[in-house]
Amino acid sequence: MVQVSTKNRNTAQRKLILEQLKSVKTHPTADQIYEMVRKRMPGIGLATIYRNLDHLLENGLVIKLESKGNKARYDGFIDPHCHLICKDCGAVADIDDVQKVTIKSDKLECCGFQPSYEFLEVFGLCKKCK
Amino acid sequence: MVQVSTKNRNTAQRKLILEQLKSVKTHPTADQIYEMVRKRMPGIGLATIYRNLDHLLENGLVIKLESKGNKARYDGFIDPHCHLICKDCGAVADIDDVQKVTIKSDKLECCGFQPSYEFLEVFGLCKKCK
DNA sequence: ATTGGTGCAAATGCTTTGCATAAAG
DNA sequence: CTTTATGCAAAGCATTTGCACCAAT
Repeated sequence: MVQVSTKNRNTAQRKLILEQLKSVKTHPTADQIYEMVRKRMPGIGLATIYRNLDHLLENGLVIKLESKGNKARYDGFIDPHCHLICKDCGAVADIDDVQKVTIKSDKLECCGFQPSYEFLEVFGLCKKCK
Repeated sequence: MVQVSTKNRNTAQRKLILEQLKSVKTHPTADQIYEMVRKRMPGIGLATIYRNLDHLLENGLVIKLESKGNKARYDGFIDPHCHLICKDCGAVADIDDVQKVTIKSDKLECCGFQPSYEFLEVFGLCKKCK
């Protein structure tokens, strides 16, 4: 259930941030988004990037990946999908067939835990680093 | 393959930190470990906790959980196991039957990604928060 | 007119580092 | 003795916040 805030002003900054994030297939960090956006709106502040990413996150318009103690990464592609994150090089790959993803484990069922498959992050080694 | 450093001095601090971490079944943060250890060695510094946790991590004696942008948590139970982390309350549960855990997905195979099942972290909702 | 948003700079909070001293080998 | 480890304080770094001004509705 996506809760959309009523206090929502469509500022040029917010529109541009979302637009830029949606225009790339990578998973940029806040400061990478800052650099992207700065090219089109030089006066923008980094705090505005953070505040808007938070806002977009709350409204379900972006996904936030907070993995392994590094900088958070953002994803403008919000159809449920999983991420494969390489422990070595940090590369992030998408798995789009979420509905076909399952985790099998006895303990998982017996302790009544409900996994969020939609946003599963699997760490491991990518083809290059294997 | 666990690489054990040759430059390894068995200081009282290091022994105590590992001992305390192994004595609990929780997944304490660095400052929680600091508080635990301080009771037995009041003069110890927080930096020593961090340096030793890093050292122990490199030597494969502890596991580090760096989840969802919060403080890192440490685990003295190093037999391969997975973690179920509640998105709402932050509770961490262990799954011990790692060898029986599998993730099924077409994309996973076709892109040649090798998941690290041993340290898989699954986010979702625990029984209470469901 | 309101009130939410912006830019800036300062503050925060976790973690790391530099340095002089202490202790392990 | 040599080299790693410690404790302290200071620095780093990503992110958040306070505040005065600006702009969307």
